[in-house]
Amino acid sequence: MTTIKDVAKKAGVSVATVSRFLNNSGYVSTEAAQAVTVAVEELKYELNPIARSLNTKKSNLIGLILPDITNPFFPELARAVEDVALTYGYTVVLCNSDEDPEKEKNYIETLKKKYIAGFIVTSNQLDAPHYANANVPIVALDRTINEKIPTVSSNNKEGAIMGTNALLERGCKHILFLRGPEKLNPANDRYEGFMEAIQRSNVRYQVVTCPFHFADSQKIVECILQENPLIDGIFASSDVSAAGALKAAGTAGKHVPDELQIVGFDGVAMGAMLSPGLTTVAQDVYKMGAVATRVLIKRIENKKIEQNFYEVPVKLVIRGTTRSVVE
Amino acid sequence: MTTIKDVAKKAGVSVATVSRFLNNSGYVSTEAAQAVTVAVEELKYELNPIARSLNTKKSNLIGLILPDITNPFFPELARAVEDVALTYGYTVVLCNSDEDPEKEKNYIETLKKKYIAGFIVTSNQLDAPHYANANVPIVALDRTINEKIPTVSSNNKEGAIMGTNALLERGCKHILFLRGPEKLNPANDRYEGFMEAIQRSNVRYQVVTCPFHFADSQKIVECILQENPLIDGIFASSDVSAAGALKAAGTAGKHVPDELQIVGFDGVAMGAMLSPGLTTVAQDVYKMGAVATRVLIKRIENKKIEQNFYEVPVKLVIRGTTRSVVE
DNA sequence: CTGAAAGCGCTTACAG
DNA sequence: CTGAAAGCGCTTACAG
Repeated sequence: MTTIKDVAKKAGVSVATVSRFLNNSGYVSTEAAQAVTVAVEELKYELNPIARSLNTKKSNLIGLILPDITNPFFPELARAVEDVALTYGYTVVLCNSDEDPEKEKNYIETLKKKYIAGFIVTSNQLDAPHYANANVPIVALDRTINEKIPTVSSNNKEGAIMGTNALLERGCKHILFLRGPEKLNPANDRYEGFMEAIQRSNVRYQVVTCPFHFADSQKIVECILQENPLIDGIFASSDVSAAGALKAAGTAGKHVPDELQIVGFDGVAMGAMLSPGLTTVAQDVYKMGAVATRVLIKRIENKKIEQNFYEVPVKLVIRGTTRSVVE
Repeated sequence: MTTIKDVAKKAGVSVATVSRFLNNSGYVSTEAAQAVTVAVEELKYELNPIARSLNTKKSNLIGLILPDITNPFFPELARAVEDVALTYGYTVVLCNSDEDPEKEKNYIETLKKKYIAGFIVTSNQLDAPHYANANVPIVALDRTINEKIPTVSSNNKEGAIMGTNALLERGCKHILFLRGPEKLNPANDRYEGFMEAIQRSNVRYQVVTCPFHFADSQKIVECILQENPLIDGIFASSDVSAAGALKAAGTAGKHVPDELQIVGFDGVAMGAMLSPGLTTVAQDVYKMGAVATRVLIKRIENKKIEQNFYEVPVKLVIRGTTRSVVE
């Protein structure tokens, strides 16, 4: 392994000069710079990041803390984070927290020992004070930890209004809203949006809380459909729930979209694979991840960030679980 | 930050002794050990892994190189890797390669500079010699790099035989096999299995190569179904392709499973969400990841590993795209 | 069984 | 503009 010492010797300067040149810190004469450049080139020298970290107490590792990469929402997020991290020379450490504050804390602690540069955190159970005091740059997704920590999320409320209106415009007269877990911020925002839109109409509706879980959603919807044959529209707070609803419609013998229209939320790839294809309010998950990462890197590099709250717009994707708009 | 020096001072011994004790290397008297234990406890000392790495040229980072975490096959794999890595005190760095050998090399090089402990590699375009010479522990998934590098994969051929037989036993008389990309080892193994099973029967069949891509598969199957109305069974080499086939069956007006039966391969969660639920040859992806990680850690820790090839059994999951067995 | 010392490969005041 | 030197927090021969 060739070290900074080798470079210094070859260039005929001191290691301090080489270091200064490499880090673009302090003055280096043109000749010295030239000599170092040549030496680096010839020796194919590459700086040892570990040795650097030990001094600077910084690394180029970014921790991505999420509940479970297995949840279809997260892979794309992770992908975005990694893509932009790579662009800026950072590497990402994957941390599945299972929403367990202990696991989160553990990760934060172990990674801080490695001088992690910062964290992107997606979680709903997160131990807010712990993060607030972590003393390391953080960006939160979908949940505000405090005013000082930048947050990026979808405009969930807007999206829910769009989704509700989609059903309304298509003639639904009795809408079932599948509300997500009440401790999830985004789920609550979606609920708010639904309520706002539905109450502006004079359409009947009912709300049931339902986990973001396929089989559970299916069961719940099956029951409700049996009790309420009049339901002709379902707005699910997630695509997975919507998939459960669609399956339930099948077993209940309700034709989709003729007798029952369904709208999901998320925009996960699976939606297109269903039959009929799932109409959904699609989040731009990739963009969320990308924005979060850029903001984090700005914080890491002590650059000013314009705002502390970033909202990524959501988009209605019309597929086969809804009919055409009623004029 | 409390350092080993602080501990040494408090315990009244030298840093060398503390280090020896902490690493369980070399002799340490019972008294010294006792004193160090107390000091560590009182100071809440935690070893600095970066400083250690600089000396030992080792870290507890594991690199997970995969084509794209967004592909539904990989999140579960990543999850497994992270779970067992955590158990053994390792942390995982996520690397999306897009099957690009350059990106792979880059990751290997940058992570080696960080003294990465080892790699788990899933890729099909991988630059075999580069890996073979990487001079760092590696475990490969689904592809043999060379005899010295341990490999774990599903028993794809067996699985394909099972899948084919499932269709045969259920009375299919004309089977379409959706073969995967020819440069993918697992896809070829599945093809082999199909051929072996189908040729033992006297059933008609045809094979078409088809990417592991939903919309493409749908299109291809739509065409073929039109040309060959006699096809009454489809065995797809992946669940995504199977989903495409199922969709195609819908647009072609073929009832599944009455007129057309479909079997997929992979066992991805999405399969259960389709209507009807997808019958499939399920891989135990989590197990593959777990096995790979354990083997890697053994290699890292210079423990003997029993074998260089691990095959994880596959399992037939019967759902709604197939009928009951013909007696 | 133990400690002084060198070394891992860098960065950073400091003096010049 | 530059270099000698101390230091980041550990590990590891080596001598005792």
